[in-house]
Amino acid sequence: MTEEEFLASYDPRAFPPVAVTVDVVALTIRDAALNVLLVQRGSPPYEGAWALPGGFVRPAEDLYGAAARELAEETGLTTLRRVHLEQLASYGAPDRDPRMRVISVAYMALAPDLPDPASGTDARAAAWVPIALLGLPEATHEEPDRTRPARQRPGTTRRLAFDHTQILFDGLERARAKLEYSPLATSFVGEEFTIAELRAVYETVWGGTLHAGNFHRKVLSVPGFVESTGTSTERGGPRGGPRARLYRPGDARVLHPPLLRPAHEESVR
Amino acid sequence: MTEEEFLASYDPRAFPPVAVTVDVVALTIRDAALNVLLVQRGSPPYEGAWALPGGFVRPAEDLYGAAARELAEETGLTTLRRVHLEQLASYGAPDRDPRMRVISVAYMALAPDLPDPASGTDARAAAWVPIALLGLPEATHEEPDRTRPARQRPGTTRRLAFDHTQILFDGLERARAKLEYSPLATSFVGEEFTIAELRAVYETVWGGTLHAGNFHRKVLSVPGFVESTGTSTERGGPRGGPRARLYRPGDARVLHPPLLRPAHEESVR
DNA sequence: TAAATAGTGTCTATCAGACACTATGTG
DNA sequence: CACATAGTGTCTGATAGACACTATTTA
Repeated sequence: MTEEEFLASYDPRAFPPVAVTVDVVALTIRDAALNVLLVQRGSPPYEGAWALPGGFVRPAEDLYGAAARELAEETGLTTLRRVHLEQLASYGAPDRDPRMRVISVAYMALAPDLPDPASGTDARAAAWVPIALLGLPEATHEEPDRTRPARQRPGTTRRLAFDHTQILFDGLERARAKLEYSPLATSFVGEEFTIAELRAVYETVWGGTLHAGNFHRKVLSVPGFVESTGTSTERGGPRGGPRARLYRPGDARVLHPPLLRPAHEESVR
Repeated sequence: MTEEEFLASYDPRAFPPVAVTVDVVALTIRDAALNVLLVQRGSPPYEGAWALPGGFVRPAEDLYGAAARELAEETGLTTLRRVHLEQLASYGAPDRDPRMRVISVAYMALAPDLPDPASGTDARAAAWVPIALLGLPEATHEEPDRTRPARQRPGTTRRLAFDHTQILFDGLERARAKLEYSPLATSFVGEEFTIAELRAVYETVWGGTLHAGNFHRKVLSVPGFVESTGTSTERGGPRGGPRARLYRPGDARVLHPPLLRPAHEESVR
């Protein structure tokens, strides 16, 4: 029997059962800190442990729809307008779930400051958690190495259920990278925003501070990044300063030229 | 019954069966053209149609391993050394496979010029196919929009089985983008290569021509991109010219600064 | 010899980042 | 008033790209 004959005769229904889930790395900025939406598991395995919100993909539901549904359920939002949701990666180590074979398709969500999640009437809790509390490895300025299975990668702690620490890490790195060449920073702020608010997003997600004057000029010089509303804030800053002009997201989907993260020469190799 | 109680009681084993497959977008350069590995289907659905190589993920096999196995089976290679293989994205529209619910985890492989695939003894054919023959949409200089299901995106033809045209398109765009900021171009050439060979990779994948002198200086100025072997080619070019120095891949995993594609201002929005 | 190519030198327009400064607001 | 911030001007070092040129090899 050749390999091909074997495959042709392979009946997927005869497989041991496989389940497909979606897990969502939902990020928002609260109190000048990057937060991730976590839920506390109410049943084994990992009972009591915190995990990313997620669940099984239902029949006749596509992957994006499943992620959007899970996110809406946990945040209590009925509409996900102004929430950016994109596929991140899939995770399928054979033993990542002790119950059975589970392949998880992870999504990343970026949202403006949302209310506390409605933890509902059942035992599970849900909360926005500052990522600094999770003790993740530092930002690498590199994309995740997706050539090898996740569990063989170094530097990962395991504080969340399943392999969710790894998924969260990958989501954070994706968010940090996408701020460079996409206008996604506007997903973290309101419908109208000042350049200083946008700068605060970059500083929070990347860590560190950016030069206010240069950032201002740079943002306005990228075609289609932001678009003036013609209005200004009602008041100046809480500690003084002129009133700032307000902007809306522009129509660019890619930033040219990009806003590159400050020097990271040493982290390159 | 609340949503949460419903979920908690949900037994995944009671689901309609779900299958998980891997599909591989394997790219190589042959005769100065970008080629993709395709197989001709020998059984319904889409019998006789061309498709990406792929198959079901087996028990106790991780996703990367499944992709590597499928690639090795189709190329007839026992070792995948010098082949770059990374996860691309997952595709799960409910009706993407008429037989049953199938979620596919796609991988992208980049390889130096490989021999013709061993199409084996059975009915299926396998071949390297120049992508220019497939009539795909033009390069967009944008990353694929992963926020929405694939089939809602415009500009996709449907020449391959299932949604494989979309997967191929996404793989091509990933490859084009990664040449900018990663040293993956070296995956397309031999263990030792000249700068001109590397330039040919960029020109083939991106389309168009690059300035030879500036490209040469730029490549050598990126730390860790290439590393001199100290040797040169045995002969000059077929139509004259001095012998070229030979290089190996360096130890950089990210290119700083990146090699950006020539001006694409108009395609930004 | 003629032609092609590897590799280097040089000039210029552009840009990122540092620094400075003014205007406008708060307490 | 003291101080903070929005927004702009300006300078400098680095760089991408255009162009030119030399050296080397093949037919």
